[in-house]
Amino acid sequence: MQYMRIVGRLPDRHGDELTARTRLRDAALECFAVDGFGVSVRVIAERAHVSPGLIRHHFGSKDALRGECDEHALSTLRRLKESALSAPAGTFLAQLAQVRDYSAYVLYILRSVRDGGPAGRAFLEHMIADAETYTDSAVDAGIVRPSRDSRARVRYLVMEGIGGLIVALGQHPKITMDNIGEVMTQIVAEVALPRLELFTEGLLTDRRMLDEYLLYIGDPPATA
Amino acid sequence: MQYMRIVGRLPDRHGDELTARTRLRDAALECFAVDGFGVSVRVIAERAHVSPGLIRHHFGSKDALRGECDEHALSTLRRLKESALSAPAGTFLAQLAQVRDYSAYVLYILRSVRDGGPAGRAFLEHMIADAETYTDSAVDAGIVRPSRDSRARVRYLVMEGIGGLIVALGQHPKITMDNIGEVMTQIVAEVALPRLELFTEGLLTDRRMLDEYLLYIGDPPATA
DNA sequence: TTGCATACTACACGTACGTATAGTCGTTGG
DNA sequence: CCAACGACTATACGTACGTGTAGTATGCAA
Repeated sequence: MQYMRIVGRLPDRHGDELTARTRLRDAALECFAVDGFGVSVRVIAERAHVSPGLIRHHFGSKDALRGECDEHALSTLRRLKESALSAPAGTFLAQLAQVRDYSAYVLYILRSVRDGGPAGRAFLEHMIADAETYTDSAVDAGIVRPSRDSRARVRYLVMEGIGGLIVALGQHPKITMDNIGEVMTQIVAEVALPRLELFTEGLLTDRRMLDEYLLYIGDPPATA
Repeated sequence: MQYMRIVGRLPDRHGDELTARTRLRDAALECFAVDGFGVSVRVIAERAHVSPGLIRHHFGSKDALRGECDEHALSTLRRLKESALSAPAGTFLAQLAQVRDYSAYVLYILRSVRDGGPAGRAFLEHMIADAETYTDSAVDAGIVRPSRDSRARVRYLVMEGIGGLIVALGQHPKITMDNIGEVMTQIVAEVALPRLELFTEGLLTDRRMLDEYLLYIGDPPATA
């Protein structure tokens, strides 16, 4: 393949959004998000309209490029959560996917969590910490019931919510940045009723199993 | 690498468990389960103590080998569920992982669901259908509350349960067939209290959100 | 005993990957 | 004006992969 050198541009426009380096990082983030981390550097370079060698020039290696994508996605997630009012993690990602500008980040984060490893853990911990403050204030406001172990509960809720999202997305034949919004909407719609039912009325008709378990483990860790 | 030809064996011991073909399939299943479907045929062959070419001879291609693993895992899952009393899908897999003979199958199934695609869908649908009969009888027995949409509920519960398991497993550094049992035990222990709490008491303090949603979608589909 | 099908290995082929290297072009500082 | 530097490309290198091919050994039927 032949690459057209773009002439006449300043080599280093730091304030600009169009440096080849940024384009490369954004292209990588999208490729990783949609095609997985096995995607080749040649495909990434092609999407950014540069030669594959430029990846090495700017980032040193494919792994380093992925590292920059991780950082960028995490800082973007942080920034978005600061500016927006908090919402439960899964719901938040689903909402975020509606905003076309952020589809790639949502997919990238879900991909990272799906594949496990340090990056996925970082995203998860961030979402859990975030949901924790949200849940705490909801408990204070009397909307959500207090838990015997609120940290364990929020971990459980986030991990199952994100996990369910990942599994549901994996069942859709071809997720792209164009259809991720509607697919997410559909998934959220499908779980809305069961989730609200479960959150409002529970699942079991009596307390026997819970009480037996509480007896079995001894006194629960406060916050009764 | 040099392979020792095993001489003096009958070429086709149909009743036997030690034909190279079966050994290859079992080795593939374990490799796929632990290392993912990207594992090379050379690694698989090495684990079965045969040459890589034998995979092509017996199965034709790597994809076909994976197909046989899918079939074998699904039929094994079916057989196990027939002989055992049913239990909710996630819990069932966690229990099954304790039995060392079946660790590979559990990992393989979770891996398939994680990676999406037809095989993962097949496993999922099987577990959902199974959980459905279990839930129905639990409702009849008065243990579980009826739902406004019991099919949607069981899909929701299975997909979130399996998804949560996948995400939790992904956070553990190195899952092998040796430690999968204890890791599963730990995960199940961590979610036990939050899950029982949620299933028994729900999460929300009042019915407002649910009632608003029911009003919003119009009459719920029977089974009120 | 001969001949053939089967199980199996050794080796080669083509491809795709990440990366390394050499070189070109354009800008900039002195 | 020129030397040095950074951005960028072209191309080559080494490796690992799935697969194809040729060949050998073995059991069995005729």
